[in-house]
Amino acid sequence: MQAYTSSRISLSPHLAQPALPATLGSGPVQPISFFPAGSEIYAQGEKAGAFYQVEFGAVRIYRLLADGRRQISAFHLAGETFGFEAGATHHFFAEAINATGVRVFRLNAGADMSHQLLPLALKGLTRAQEHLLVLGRQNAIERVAAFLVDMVERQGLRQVELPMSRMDIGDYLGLTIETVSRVFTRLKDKGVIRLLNLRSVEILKQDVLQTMGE
Amino acid sequence: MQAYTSSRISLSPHLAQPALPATLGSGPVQPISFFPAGSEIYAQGEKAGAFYQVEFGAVRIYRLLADGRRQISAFHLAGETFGFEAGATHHFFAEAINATGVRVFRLNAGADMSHQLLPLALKGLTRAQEHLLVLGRQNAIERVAAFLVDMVERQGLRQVELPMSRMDIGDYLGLTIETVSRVFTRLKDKGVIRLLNLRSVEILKQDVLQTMGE
DNA sequence: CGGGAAGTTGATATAACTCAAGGTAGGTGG
DNA sequence: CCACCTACCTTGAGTTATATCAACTTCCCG
Repeated sequence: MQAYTSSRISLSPHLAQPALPATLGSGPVQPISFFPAGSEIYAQGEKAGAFYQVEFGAVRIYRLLADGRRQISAFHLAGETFGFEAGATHHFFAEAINATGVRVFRLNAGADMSHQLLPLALKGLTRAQEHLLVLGRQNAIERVAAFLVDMVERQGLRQVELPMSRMDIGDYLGLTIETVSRVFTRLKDKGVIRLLNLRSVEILKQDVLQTMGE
Repeated sequence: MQAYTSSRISLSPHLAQPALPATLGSGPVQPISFFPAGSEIYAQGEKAGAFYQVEFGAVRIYRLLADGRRQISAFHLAGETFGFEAGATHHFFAEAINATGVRVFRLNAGADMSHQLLPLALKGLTRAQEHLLVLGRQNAIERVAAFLVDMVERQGLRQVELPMSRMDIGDYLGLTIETVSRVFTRLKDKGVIRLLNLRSVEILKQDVLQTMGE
């Protein structure tokens, strides 16, 4: 994990997400570690023992099969936390999708942070289980719809920024990039979304999307 | 949640799984609630506020889509715990697969159980994320192999008891019952497994299964 | 022993994948 | 500042794994 650590990088002024609960922010303020696009934050098998809060940018959490197939289990945007795991080692990889700043909170052996971490773990658990429904039982258009609705809800705007590539979206939804691309085109032709550019989608009919995604 | 509560039902003598950490077993012993096959333990939307330990039998946790499609996110066997959730209401259904006994631990507002619950939540999170890889990126035979390997590891025996139907297995793996059935046949023909009866599988080549399942 | 649910097997349909070619856009260096 | 270059994305044609529909079989359980 090679990070460019700096406590002097200025905070992104357009942090959309709420800050951590006050209890986590107390004490000395954590410095921000900077990760360039595509760089690794931690790897499967590495020693765990910290958790992370995204200050700006975006992070993907994933696993690999022996032959290179990849499943992204989660994306984390500004304001969100990740990295706490069962046991002493990481079961997943975490990578910066693009230039990303992260606050690292080390779990020192003494302090008991379970009270703060439990709600975060439970929220992650619910998220993962809801994602299971999408991957197990929904078709391509429903998967993309569910993904877009999720992004709208997390960003709180009708114009959604997608920090990740089509490949990332495919690996998150269990689809190929071609299928993701075709579904975007179909949604565009139906007038449900508008593609401002490759990484920016305007949601025109959120109700339709919502219905598709469940 | 209509349970036949009884503190007098004798514990199943063949509990394969380890008991809860001592800290959870301290204090007055919880009575066992009995649920007949197919009965509901809790429903989506119900008030949460307890967690559950399986004493005997098996439980399925699932969600439904509007049109009835079902995704089982987890099975819980004797010794395992479930039911803790983010927020005040359940996001999932829990049902007894067959005659099942459960200890219910109510979370009284005063006591802070986060220390005990965090490891359980994290384990569940890891499990769910690993299941995401199976549903997102593995084919039918790999999914069934992963499922069987998981059952072998949880039961600790080469002869695996499957308390659930083919339908349950399908809804857990994101497959139809026909596909599950065909894969069982293929594995049988390859000499990887032997079907003692519908609910009992002998694992003949665990290494082969293991390799398939990842 | 009979009946019904659960499971298996077969034939066909289809959604998504694969392979391939072309297009677009963003970034770099001349 | 423009043109090129390369990544990324889109679109098309053909293939394939799994779903669907249907018939048959087996296993329990009463």
